[in-house]
Amino acid sequence: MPELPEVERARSVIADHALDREIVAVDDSDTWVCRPHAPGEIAAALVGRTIERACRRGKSMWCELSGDGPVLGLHLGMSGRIIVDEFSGGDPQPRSMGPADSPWTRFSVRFADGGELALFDKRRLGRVVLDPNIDRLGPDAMEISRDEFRRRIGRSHAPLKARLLDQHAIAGVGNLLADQTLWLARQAPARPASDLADAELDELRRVLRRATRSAIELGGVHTGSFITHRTPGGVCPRCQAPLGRATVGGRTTWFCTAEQAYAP
DNA sequence: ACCTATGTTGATAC
DNA sequence: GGTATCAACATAGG
Repeated sequence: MPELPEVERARSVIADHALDREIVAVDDSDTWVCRPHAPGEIAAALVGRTIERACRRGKSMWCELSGDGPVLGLHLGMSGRIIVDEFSGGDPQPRSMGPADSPWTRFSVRFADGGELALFDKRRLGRVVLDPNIDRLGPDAMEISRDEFRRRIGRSHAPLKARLLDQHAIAGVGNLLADQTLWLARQAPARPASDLADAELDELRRVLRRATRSAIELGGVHTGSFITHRTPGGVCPRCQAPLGRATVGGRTTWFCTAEQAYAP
């Protein structure tokens, strides 16, 4: 669910609404979402401080806090969303209950003014952790340079889509954004990444940035022009050829059988 | 009822 | 080392 665009919107919700508010209480009692921390550990690091900055790389977020101490890492997993007071960002599912009284609130921070920041996450695949290790992530998909894109994507024999999904290679691309991007670029998902010429890699990067920016503006990866056609019986919105479905990089993959054909 | 599917990540095995 | 597979979680739908 949340890919780079949704996470960016969640980050901006924090940056726009949660900064410089004193933290007076923290519920970190979900030991699965907050692993490996014991209950109270995250609370002890946060109470009395304020969030000074909200940052993001790929699908990982972190909040820099006032004073000396750890940063607060947040990851939305597959179904998480961030709620600050009445504002929210992340997974696009509607919220039926307020964060405090919902059984799906997995972590929450109470501010001195009575407001609240919460992680709402039905599947509990999100994470809250102090000092998250983001060094293993590749460059952010919106920040990666042309040369680095050529190197990190184009030097693997793995299927092109698997390479785009590898967060160590490039951070932020999920299953839907990958399908949207490969369709826009008319590239076959299963084609070995190393088969692409530099000019094709450059074009792929350009298309990826455009698709990502569009998804941020429109509200999420589900707004991609190709995504609504990813369904049995769907046809390519450009050429009307039937869509194909396959598993690439372990993920369900849809593609135009005419424009994204690939025969090994 | 039971089985499958799901937008992520990580640990593990080859 | 790179790549593929499965498990972790919980819900929705056929």
